[in-house]
Amino acid sequence: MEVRERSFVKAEEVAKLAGVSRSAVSRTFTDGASVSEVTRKKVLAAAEALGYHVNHLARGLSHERSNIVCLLVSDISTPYQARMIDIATQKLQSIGKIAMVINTTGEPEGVASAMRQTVNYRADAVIVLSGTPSPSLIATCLSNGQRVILINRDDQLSGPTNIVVENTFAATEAYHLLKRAGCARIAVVSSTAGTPSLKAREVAFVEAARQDGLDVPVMQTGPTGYATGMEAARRLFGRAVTPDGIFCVTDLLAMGCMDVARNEFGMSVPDELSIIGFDDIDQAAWMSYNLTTFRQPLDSIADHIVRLLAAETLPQAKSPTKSFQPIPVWRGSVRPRPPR
Amino acid sequence: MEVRERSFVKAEEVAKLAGVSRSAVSRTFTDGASVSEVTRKKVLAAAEALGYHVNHLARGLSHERSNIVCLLVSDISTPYQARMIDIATQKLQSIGKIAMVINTTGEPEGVASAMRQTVNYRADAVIVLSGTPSPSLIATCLSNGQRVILINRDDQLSGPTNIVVENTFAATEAYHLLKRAGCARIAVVSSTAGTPSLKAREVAFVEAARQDGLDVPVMQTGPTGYATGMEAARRLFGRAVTPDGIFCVTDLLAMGCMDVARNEFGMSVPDELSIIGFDDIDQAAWMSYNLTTFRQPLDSIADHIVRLLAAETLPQAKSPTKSFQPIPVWRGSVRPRPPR
DNA sequence: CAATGGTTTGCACGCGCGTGCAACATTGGG
DNA sequence: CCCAATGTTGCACGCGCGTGCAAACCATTG
Repeated sequence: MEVRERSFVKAEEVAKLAGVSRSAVSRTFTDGASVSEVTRKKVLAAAEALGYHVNHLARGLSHERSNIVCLLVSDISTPYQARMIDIATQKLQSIGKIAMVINTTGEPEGVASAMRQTVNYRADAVIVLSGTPSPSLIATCLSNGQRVILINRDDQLSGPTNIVVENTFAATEAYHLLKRAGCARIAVVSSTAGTPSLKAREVAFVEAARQDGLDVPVMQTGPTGYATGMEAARRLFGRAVTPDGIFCVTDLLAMGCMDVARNEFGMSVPDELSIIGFDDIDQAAWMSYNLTTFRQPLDSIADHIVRLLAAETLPQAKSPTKSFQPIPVWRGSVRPRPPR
Repeated sequence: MEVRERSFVKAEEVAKLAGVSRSAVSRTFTDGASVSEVTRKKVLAAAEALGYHVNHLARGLSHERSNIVCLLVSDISTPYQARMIDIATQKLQSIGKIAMVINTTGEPEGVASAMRQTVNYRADAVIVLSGTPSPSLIATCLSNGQRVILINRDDQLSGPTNIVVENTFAATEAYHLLKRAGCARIAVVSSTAGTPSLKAREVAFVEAARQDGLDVPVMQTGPTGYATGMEAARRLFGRAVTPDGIFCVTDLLAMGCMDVARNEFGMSVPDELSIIGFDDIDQAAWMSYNLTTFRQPLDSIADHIVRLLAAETLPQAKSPTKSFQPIPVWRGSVRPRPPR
């Protein structure tokens, strides 16, 4: 391969080497274009020799699709988010799209500037996994012909496509699970993050308990994570009456909670304490936790997204919000039967 | 904001609304261009009203920088990789770059096609976190003016920039740690993945033991992950003589190992068994594991990368490989003193 | 008022590519 | 041998934007 001086090879150079017009080169790399087999071979050979690669940026300039999809996400190192990105990137690639990941973590107004970036790069679609963009920003994206997909942002805006898991159903189910296990002193561990999805789980659980005539304390002492779960446990078990059943709105919270309950307060799970989490992250299946939880069907969700994006015409007429059923995963952190 | 019909706003429309030339609009959004304050205001107002956003794709077409950086990575949901992506995306954004994540997981020849995508999108740089691209592919990228940065791919190719942590040093250190703890029957748990970095840790540890006159068995029963660690422990503790010290080339392996040793074989850590991991993923600090391990200075690494990319002129004269020192993290999975 | 220097503006071109259109080559049938 | 039909090729234009260049404008000074 010829060594060139710090610059990408353009179609014109390939054309010159192959002894054809630039159009011929362009057509060779365009599906369904009319090129004879001989020139095609010549072009491919020349392209290979020069190390030519079609400039997708320039191609997207006239063609209305950039094949770029933006993922807006924060706390990427979180197991749940990481898994989401893993699946999303794979599925997107399988339909010829490519993922731009915009980390909305640190900076103030991170989501807003991220949304602007998506427009700057003419992304075909933007998938929001974290944060809540303002309606006006969403409107901008939509009016520019982008698809906007909100995942687990339960705000149910009418413009974009909403994808949610049925938190209310799952949280209600969780309550009855604990109740059937014979738990009498039940608590909820949530976070101060105020993510709509987590909030929904929290209030649904409390509501289910209330309807059952039980008043359930809610513990929220920090952001969504292991450390907050620890802190919650310390407060819960530092009281006079200690819980025998806990619903955590996130697996990470549950694990922090469980570790402190066991190691600092000598509780045994599930004999003295039943715990339920949410998300079914990898660690939930680890021996030390063996956590009963609810799995979000991320595969199905990703499949659905991909199907949405693959469809050329956007079916805006259809209901803009699609909901998925969380799958209960029975493990060992909930007592099988009530104690005698 | 005016509602438009599924298409991005272009500078010309802004110009018309603002009553200026398109150049004025362009200059308004270009740093260091000469525009009077009044036209600037007019343009900004019009842009705001129309929802105009500069097309970075078109901009990058003539300007030699696309500000796109590709991250090649597999197994994104792994804590280590996730953290790497988290930090990388943040730091890249802080210098005005944007990250394209290419998941090289599934598909055969994934790395090769990923490298090609990199060129297709005219990425300024490509950062390889997983897999080992062929030298010819790397050469293609380099000759196109892209920067290629290989992380922990210890192949030490001469073209691209190599970033490594000193695995040999750390593994040797790990051996002496176990030795000082009084461990006499030491084993290594590795994986069948054959990643250069992991292999380096493995052989360095074995070599350190050999020089100390100790023959150390190496267990590799599957890919790098928790389950493989479990399997390794089952085999190690199913033997007649069982280890009292284990070095795992990855935290995940260590955790699987520890869980099985404790729960299936009743070993107590660190009294009967000392374990050392590598990476210092979040979970290593969790109470259930409290794992002694080596932290990769991901922050420093990312800073270094960012500095490389920010420098306009690439200092190819300098040594193309930069190495970082892993930081020992002392926790509770290694016995503090040898038993009497 | 004229001359001068500095600032701002518009024009026009190029970035790399896809594609409509017309010219061209090829082939088969009459 | 001629004509039509089919297939292929090249030209030229446009995609949205940045920028060099020269014209136009403005303020300041002599």
